[in-house]
Amino acid sequence: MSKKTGKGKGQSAENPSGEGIKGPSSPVTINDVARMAGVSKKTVSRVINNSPFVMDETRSQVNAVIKQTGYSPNPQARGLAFRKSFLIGLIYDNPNAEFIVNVQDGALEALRDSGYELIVHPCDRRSPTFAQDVAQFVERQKLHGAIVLPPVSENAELMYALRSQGCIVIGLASVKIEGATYCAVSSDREACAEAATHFAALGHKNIAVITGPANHRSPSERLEGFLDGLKKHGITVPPEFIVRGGYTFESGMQAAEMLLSVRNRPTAIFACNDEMAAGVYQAAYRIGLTIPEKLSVIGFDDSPIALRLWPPLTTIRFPVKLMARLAATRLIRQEGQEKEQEVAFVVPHLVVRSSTQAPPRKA
Amino acid sequence: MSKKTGKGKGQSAENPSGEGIKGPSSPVTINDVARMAGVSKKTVSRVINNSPFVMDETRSQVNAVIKQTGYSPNPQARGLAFRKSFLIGLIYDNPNAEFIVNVQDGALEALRDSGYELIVHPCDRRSPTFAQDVAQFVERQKLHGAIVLPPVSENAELMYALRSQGCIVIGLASVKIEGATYCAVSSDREACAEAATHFAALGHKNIAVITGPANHRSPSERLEGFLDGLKKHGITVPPEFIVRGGYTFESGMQAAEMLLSVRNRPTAIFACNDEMAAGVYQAAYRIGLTIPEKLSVIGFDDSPIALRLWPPLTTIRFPVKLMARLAATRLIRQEGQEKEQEVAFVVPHLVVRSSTQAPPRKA
DNA sequence: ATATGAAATGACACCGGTGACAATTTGTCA
DNA sequence: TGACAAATTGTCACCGGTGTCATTTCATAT
Repeated sequence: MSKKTGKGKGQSAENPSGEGIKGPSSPVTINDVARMAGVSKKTVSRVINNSPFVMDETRSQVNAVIKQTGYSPNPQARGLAFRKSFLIGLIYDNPNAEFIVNVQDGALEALRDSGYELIVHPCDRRSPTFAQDVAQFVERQKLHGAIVLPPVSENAELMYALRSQGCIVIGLASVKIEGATYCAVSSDREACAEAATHFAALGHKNIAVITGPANHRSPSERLEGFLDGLKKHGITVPPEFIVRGGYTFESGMQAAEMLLSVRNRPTAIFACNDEMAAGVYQAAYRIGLTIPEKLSVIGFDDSPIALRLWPPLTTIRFPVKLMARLAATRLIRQEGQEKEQEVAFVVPHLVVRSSTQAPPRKA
Repeated sequence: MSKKTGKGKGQSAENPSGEGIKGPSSPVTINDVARMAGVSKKTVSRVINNSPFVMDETRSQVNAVIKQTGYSPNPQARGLAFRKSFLIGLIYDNPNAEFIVNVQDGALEALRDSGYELIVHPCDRRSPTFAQDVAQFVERQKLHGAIVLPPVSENAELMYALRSQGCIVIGLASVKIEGATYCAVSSDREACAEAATHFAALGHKNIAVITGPANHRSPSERLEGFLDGLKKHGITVPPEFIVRGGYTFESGMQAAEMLLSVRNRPTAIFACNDEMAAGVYQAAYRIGLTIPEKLSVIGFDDSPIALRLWPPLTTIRFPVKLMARLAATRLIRQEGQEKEQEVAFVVPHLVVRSSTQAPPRKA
């Protein structure tokens, strides 16, 4: 296995389709560039790293050669010397697919041409070796930084552990995250208050909420924000109108069935995510309640499903991509990383569509 | 910037949360292991790489030290010496989020503990520099392998280009992919024939199809498979009952509106993906046609939306995760990669739920 | 013209592994 | 028992960059 690695030098190049896509067949190294520019490789290195101790003339000369040859430094060699990699980890547990892909896209948008790449690492919070797995991953890869998605990001111990390995740790969440170097937080509270105001303005008084799983932080944020918002309009929600869901379609449906089966049922429901709002639609449909005539619904996330429902769901647009972009941008910022913890706030907004209107008059 | 890197040696270690998560503070190197085991580092290297030229006794001794110290070789150094990385690229364009995340999960499942990691690379086929971008990415990172998702995988030229860089190229698709080292293909044809049989068995004669975008291969595979299947039951589909969609909800809705507005409308519709099937539901709902009483629908993908629709959608389960697992497994297989192109077939199956039943009697 | 300090560059070891090949140990056969 | 091949192990250069520190260059002060 380690014997027959006789690759030889031959390009062999069986490329039936021809030379269409440029592939600098022999990777240019720093030595090549140095030779061609007539300087030492250390100077080339300086140019690459924007060292200020290079004469402008020298710099532009080297840059010319770099451009001409299409040279690009080997990340592995660079990483080895720097004792860190140019990789950014994306660590998540199970959140929904849309969320993950949006984060990936947003982050990579910001990373484009920075030389950094994104390496994904799903994990299982319930595994007994969970924290070790993640920590080992980060250590082995010598990650430059890690973007940690909720609810994993709520594990402060883990965040500290990662950070102690020299990794810049960024948490995405709806509250400030303990242990992170930086976090992009979405002000869910405010947005939910906005939803509350919307209901109040339409004239709803009988309002219910379906919250999310207890082991996430976001549901309580959203619930409290919503309740606070309602309170400002003099509306209170009775305890039996606050029911816990699991952020899944089914749980939303069950919760709604429960809520809608009482005599004096709510005329409006705020579901803490769109999945559950879809469940509410389902339950309403079965019971024969039309939306929005008999029941108004607001969701949270503005996931694709919001537009797939009928009528289109009024929901809160969660700025995933923006947060990811912020996170990634912060990661490749060269400033000192040891200051106070930094926090960036972004505020989600209500997107009014057709699932909300004034309550029925029948009262 | 390159001057003030005075990191010193200090562990500094501000870890308020304590020593909870093991973090081998000083990374063990191959030299440490060699010293502790009383052998040369080359021998340790041999053990790591499963070289057969190591005495069993020596091997177990080294392994003991490795286990004891928790040593794990530095991928960067290893990669540098091997002139390749231990990274596997995931290259995709048109993000259907579910699809991507499933591939990631499936691939990483197979990669677990292999030392390989997954690095994601979305790209834009319409960009003029598309092929170059991808090729450069692969070259720079010296990828061990790349998993290319459709429809990017249908670009043979690109596939050849990547392969010529020494990267194992794996395509996922519904047809054999030209240029790939290996491909995992889903036999969509067969599955669609199964769907056809299902409609036929229920007694439908008046059947329509909504296909997908012209620049993908899968729609034609699915269409042909379905049509062939119908033909075996003596059913043919008139040209005006075959309409092209764009694999999106809206396109499915529009297509269905068109199909359902004619006098002698179809009693059954096969949509080439679930998104469009959801669009069909929408259109039917607006027109007042109930599913499945007045209209039967079959989708393709078994995406989460299939269960979110009411009634639950009969659809074809596309074995994404399995294909990804196959792909990743093949990637870390150590065998010679230069044989004939290898192809693995997996066949999707029909999942019958509640969106299909016999056509209305009214005829 | 000479000393002097800052600016720019280069020489060389080193990051943590692997390849090529030499050296050593072991086993076998004459 | 010596010779020779096979099995095992070690030495050293090298992968492609960066850090440290020495060296060269250059402008300015004396």
